[in-house]
Amino acid sequence: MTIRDVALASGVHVSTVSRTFSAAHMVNPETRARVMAAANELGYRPNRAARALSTRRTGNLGLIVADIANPFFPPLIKAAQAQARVRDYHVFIADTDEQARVEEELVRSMAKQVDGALLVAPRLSNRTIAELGRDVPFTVVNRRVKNLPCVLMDVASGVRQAITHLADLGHRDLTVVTGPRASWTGQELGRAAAERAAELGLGLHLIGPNPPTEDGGATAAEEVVELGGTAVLTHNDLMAIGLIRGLRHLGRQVPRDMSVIGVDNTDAGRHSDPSLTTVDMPTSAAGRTAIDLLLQSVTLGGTLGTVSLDTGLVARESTGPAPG
Amino acid sequence: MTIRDVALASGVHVSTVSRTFSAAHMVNPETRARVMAAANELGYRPNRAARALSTRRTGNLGLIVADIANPFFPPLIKAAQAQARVRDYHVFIADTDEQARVEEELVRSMAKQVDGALLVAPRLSNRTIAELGRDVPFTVVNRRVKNLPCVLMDVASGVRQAITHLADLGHRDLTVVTGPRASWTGQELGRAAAERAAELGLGLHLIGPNPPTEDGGATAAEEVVELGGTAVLTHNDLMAIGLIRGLRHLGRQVPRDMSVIGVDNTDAGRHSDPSLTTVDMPTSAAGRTAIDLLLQSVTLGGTLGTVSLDTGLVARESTGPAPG
DNA sequence: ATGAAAGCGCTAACAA
DNA sequence: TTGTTAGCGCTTTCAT
Repeated sequence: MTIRDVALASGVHVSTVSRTFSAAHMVNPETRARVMAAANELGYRPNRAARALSTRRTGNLGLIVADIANPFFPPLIKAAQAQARVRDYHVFIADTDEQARVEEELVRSMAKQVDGALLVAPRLSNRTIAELGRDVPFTVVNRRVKNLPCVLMDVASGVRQAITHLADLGHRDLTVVTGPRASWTGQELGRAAAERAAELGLGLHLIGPNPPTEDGGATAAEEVVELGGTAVLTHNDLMAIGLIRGLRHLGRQVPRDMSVIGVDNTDAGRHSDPSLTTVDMPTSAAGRTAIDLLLQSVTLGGTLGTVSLDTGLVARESTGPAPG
Repeated sequence: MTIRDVALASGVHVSTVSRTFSAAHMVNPETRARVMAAANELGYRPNRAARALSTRRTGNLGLIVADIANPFFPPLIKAAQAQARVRDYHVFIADTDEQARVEEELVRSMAKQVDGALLVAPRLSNRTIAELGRDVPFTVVNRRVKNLPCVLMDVASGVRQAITHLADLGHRDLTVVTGPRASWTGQELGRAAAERAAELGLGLHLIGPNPPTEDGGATAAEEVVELGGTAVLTHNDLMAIGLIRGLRHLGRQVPRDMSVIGVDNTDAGRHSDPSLTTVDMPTSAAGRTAIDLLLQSVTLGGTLGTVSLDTGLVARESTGPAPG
């Protein structure tokens, strides 16, 4: 079924058919009706690839993410996809397996096929991102890149609340278990924690980088104990859960001997035992907003600056009064 | 950067450039080297949309799923995406929000843009799927559709183990909390449970359909208690977790007063309190296999029958001896 | 082994 | 408002 078939069936020229689908207002209502009737009859649908060839707009977006199976991302992906659908865009989703090289290759191989791409928590350097950004409009989530629209989850606000929460509970000596070095969120987290700890006159140690996995958290348990603090903030919930497990193996109970706070507010943290005190990230909002920003920059051609979304603290069972 | 630029730069005709990229063996090694050099120099990449127009093969696949944020799906999506990448395919991912209509519309709107699509746990009727399958090669995951390649997770094997496990613990009266009516897995689950219960001479009640969510499980708690059984099998982990919460509100402890088994073996179940006994689904393998099947049917044009993957039981804390 | 030319399905000036 | 025509970037006969 092509535009020609519809043209034939409705007794008009192909360009008229084309117009009824891409600029309906430019065609006589009666003709339009006839064309639509024929199109429906034949089950015609415009071929987006062909359209892309002449318009240079594909109607597709790319969404590149470090790890689809990391429970932090699915709500974001879902929201982004839904928002894109509202605007009649299709979205390619690709998983980089946390590898910068894969990420770059993915962007390159998608570049020609999309009108823009969302880079979620990228592992690439800002320099590379800026460079690739000359080929494809980007929007970046969870990283600040100059001259690119960014959606930031302001982890700092939540982290400050977390540190305050710990101080209120009497903790004076904290440990931060960081994630991958390339993670912007991770850096922000470390920075905000250090700053707030200093303000409150608390001691603070950093451990890392570590893989952002449950095992990564478990492995850090030993060092956490050695450092002697009474409370820990980890890069994400998964690591917090792993850490709690690791601590248990070393004979430490949470929150009795040690308080633990995660980041992400995932299901796993909500259901774990003890349930996890965690920094809540506005992932769905971020996905939606990022698509909006991306489409604005695609259609309007400009860069729309940075949107920062607040984070909060969800206090549950994994934090308690400092021991002793 | 188009094929013309490369042709110009390397002093050959466009068709020769085309051949070096799509049928390298048809071009003189020396010429090929010259062309490749020029292409690399210019950073040329074939435009897949243009290629699609003449070859009628897009190099894209669709992956349609009921709910990206349902923790059951991300590992499957990840595996599918990775496998597609290995074969140099890009993947559109779309979320139907559990709605059959959305699913159909999504398939239709993608049809022209993909070489094939994966329907994961579809909510559409077999008839509609078969009908749509005439436009696009499909592979279906978690549903058996005649004449279409299917990847089934044989939930029956795991469910039989689950029922046996409960019987071994002394339970004689079971309840099954089902999910959405359109779910193939759900029907299989009900069937297998009933069959195995009959074999073992156990009583069995069905409750449903219910939304496959935590709240769906919580809501079912009251009816579960009324029915008077001592063990429950739910459609998925999320519902099991919700059910346990609901039971707790009604003053029932798990597993002391009631044993609960979920399905999916998700993170949430692993970390919940009590940790969940659950039927483990081979989701990653299913994703990988489904892509393989799909690509075979795309490239070879045939239907490759059905692959069934075994499921197992993971016994944890939410099941225990029957009370009394 | 390479070049020439037609065409994939659609859009976008330009004419009428 | 509608028809005409020339491509978009690539592949694929058919010649050479």
